[in-house]
Amino acid sequence: MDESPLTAVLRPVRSGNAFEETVERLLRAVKLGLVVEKLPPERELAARLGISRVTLREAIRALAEAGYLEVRRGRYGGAFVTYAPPPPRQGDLRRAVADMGTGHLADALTFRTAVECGAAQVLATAEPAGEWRETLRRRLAEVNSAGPDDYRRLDTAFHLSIAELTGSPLLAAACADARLRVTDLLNAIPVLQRNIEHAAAQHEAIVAAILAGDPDAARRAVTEHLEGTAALLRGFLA
Amino acid sequence: MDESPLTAVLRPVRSGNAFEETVERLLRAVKLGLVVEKLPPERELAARLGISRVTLREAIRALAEAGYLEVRRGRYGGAFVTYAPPPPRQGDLRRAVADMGTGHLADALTFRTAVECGAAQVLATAEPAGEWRETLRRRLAEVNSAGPDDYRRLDTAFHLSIAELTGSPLLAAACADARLRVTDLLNAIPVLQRNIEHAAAQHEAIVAAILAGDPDAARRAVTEHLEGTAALLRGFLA
DNA sequence: TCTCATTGGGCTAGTGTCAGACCATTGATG
DNA sequence: CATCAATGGTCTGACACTAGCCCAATGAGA
Repeated sequence: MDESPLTAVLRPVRSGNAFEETVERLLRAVKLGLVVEKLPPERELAARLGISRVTLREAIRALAEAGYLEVRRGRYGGAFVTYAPPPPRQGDLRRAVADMGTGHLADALTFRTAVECGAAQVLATAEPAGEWRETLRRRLAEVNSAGPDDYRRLDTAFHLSIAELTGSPLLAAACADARLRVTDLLNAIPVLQRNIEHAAAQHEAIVAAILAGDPDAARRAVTEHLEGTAALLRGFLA
Repeated sequence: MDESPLTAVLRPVRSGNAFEETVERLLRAVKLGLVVEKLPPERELAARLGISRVTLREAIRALAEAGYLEVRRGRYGGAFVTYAPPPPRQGDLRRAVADMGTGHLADALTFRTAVECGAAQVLATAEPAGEWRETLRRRLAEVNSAGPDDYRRLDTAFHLSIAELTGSPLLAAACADARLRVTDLLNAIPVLQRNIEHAAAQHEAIVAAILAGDPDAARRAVTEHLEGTAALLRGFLA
């Protein structure tokens, strides 16, 4: 165990290759279902991602060749999503875990617990002003009324909304990052009706605690929920 | 308020210029007192930061010209820190806040609260195995026995230790990032003996809750502590 | 059927960054 | 005093990335 705070500061400055990083981002946005129909125009997307259009186009081309996107020219054209999450098969999870390495798995789960609990706690102590309470209720209703097909997508939206609604872009980015790191794992386990119902009750508890302004209860509810997911993962790995 | 989770995913891929980012990192490592005597050798440091030696050298040269470092050649040479935190003056804080913008200030404080609370909570539920309990106690003792000169440095080390000891590099990096974002602000307010004593009691409470394995108490203790800092900032701004 | 705003496709010149090799300097040590 | 390991200083060729520009295709609407 490294105990020096220096290592956390003198860590890599850049995530690496801009092209690969872009591919990763776009792929995960697609797999998360955050991009349903088509990507924003290249010029706008490049600006949002802080890269040049050339680099973005390379990434899009790679994803098109891999079958995730279909690019059409002309007005009303764009990069259309051609991807439906395949039904998870036996062995997918082990492969996903092997891809990321067990050390990183624990890291990602710990990180996710910390930032999502932090976000829920912050939101629970936020001023009730604004419309965030309505938004939160709406997202909860959406995920709770979702069928197995839409479930992952709306579940993601719900979780990320909690962070977004705190109004802190940094926190939202951290939660998005945490979620992205476990996406492949979640996609590799089947969505069972039983689990959906179980999760729905926990989502209710989270929202109730946040709306009641009880940060401790919110923290516990999120912890319990994420612990359930982690247990599910461990179960499929056992 | 932006409610779409997409914005958190389609955010900039790279923090920007590698050179500027490196300057920022090194400068903050110095200001935090994490680098006391001299920087690691260029070759090692470049590897750690994931950049080329050329880029690193440009950053070091910039900091040397700004008076933060003094570079000496030959064996036993290196980039030596020549910087003592100047006593804060009236107006420094306002300037620091103006530099970062008030929106970013709220963002940074929220982010810091979330991740540090998350880290404390995680550590409170961690297995008591290993030596992390001893390390935590040691860091607490160090910061509590610190004089005004060493206080900021050891306080930083204490806070970052909590995240480090969770064993999650991602979480440690997030906490380090959060701390870095408020460093300039903290350095701009004077260190009063009263505040040190007040903070010491809160540090004790945080450690006690963590060692007792009580995540709720740990969360509350960290919240209270950080809220105290935020209040101090607001006080100096009023 | 024609127009044209919007979008992807492609090019170029210039800059940032890298990897690796080699040189220059220093000072502890024999 | 001579050695030499460790460290900063410098150079070069290559590649990644960018900004900006113009072209090509498309299809909704006049």
